[in-house]
Amino acid sequence: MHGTNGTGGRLRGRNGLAAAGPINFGPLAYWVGFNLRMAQEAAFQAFSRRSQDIGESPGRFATLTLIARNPGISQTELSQANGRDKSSLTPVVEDLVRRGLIERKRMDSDRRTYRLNVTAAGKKVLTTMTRCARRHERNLDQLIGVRDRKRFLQILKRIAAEIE
Amino acid sequence: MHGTNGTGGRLRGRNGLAAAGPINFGPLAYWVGFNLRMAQEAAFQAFSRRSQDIGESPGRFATLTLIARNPGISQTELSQANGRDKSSLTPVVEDLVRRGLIERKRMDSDRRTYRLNVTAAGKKVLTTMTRCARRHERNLDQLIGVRDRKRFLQILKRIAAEIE
DNA sequence: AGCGTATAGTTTGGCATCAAACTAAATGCC
DNA sequence: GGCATTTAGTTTGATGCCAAACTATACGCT
Repeated sequence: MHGTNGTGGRLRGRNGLAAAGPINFGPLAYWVGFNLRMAQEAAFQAFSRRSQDIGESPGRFATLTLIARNPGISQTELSQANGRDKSSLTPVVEDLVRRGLIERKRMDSDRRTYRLNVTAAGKKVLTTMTRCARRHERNLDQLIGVRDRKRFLQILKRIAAEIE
Repeated sequence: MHGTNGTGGRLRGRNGLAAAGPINFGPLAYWVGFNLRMAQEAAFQAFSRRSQDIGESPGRFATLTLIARNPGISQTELSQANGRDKSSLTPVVEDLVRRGLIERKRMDSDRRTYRLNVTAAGKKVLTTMTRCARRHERNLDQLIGVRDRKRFLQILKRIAAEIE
């Protein structure tokens, strides 16, 4: 029963005040979904702070990397690779084009789709962003430990790919 | 170099079309932050679908559990335990009160803070929700494997708690 | 008691996201 | 060629979240 205390789960002073003591997480403590969310958001917050230092939005990072690694990628392919809806991508692409970090050309063979490419300026920004991300990753690595890192990543990928 | 092909990272047909082939994730493939996000969102989506079946919002779940396990908890304590800003909690609490799942009373000793408690109706809903969450967890467990589950959870908790 | 500071919760404004409706172009079928 | 269907991207509307400003209460210091 996770060590209850006869008051329904929480220490109380004699006037019925909830004690400031530790929270009882109940089943949340050992459920993966909850802890996955907490870890992801903590990591994201940490990365956000770092991103601010270089004046970039964390969301731009994966997007720019994927375009750089897959020259000529379309917006739909990109949104899928990035795990976001294609409609979310519209303003992001607009912003990146406006700032001259990527270029977008209509395809000749199919005039509905665009092909995205990183410009020279974009590559420069990406280098800075990558350095920043590497620092973040080193930080995470320390928490995980080299020993478990590979297995940990494998499990994450498995969840992302295979959950019903 | 992750097996590039001399065209900047991506296979192309003879007319410069980006091939429909697999995406090159570059460094994202082995970075924890990216995979953590992808896994979390996949898991959340899966849980969302399940939640719909029982007609509940996934966000209500942790909230209700925490109130049930910590009777008399304040909104600020709750928002911290749940990893959300206290302002996000206002509409959630309103909704839960409106639907009669929790009750909220001003504290006598400090008339700024509320004390939250789950009602009988709320406990009933929570039971249903918990069953639903358990099915979700069983699913995740299968992907992770009993062998690694404990270690995996530990790492998630460590990231949530200790990332600068 | 009185005043400045801290705290609990709400309000407001902005952002990222998704889903569904929409537009334009391509494809398939007759 | 013509019409229905599919596909790429955009627009629109709703949601959930955060951060900052705000209100009301409490606390601490003198």
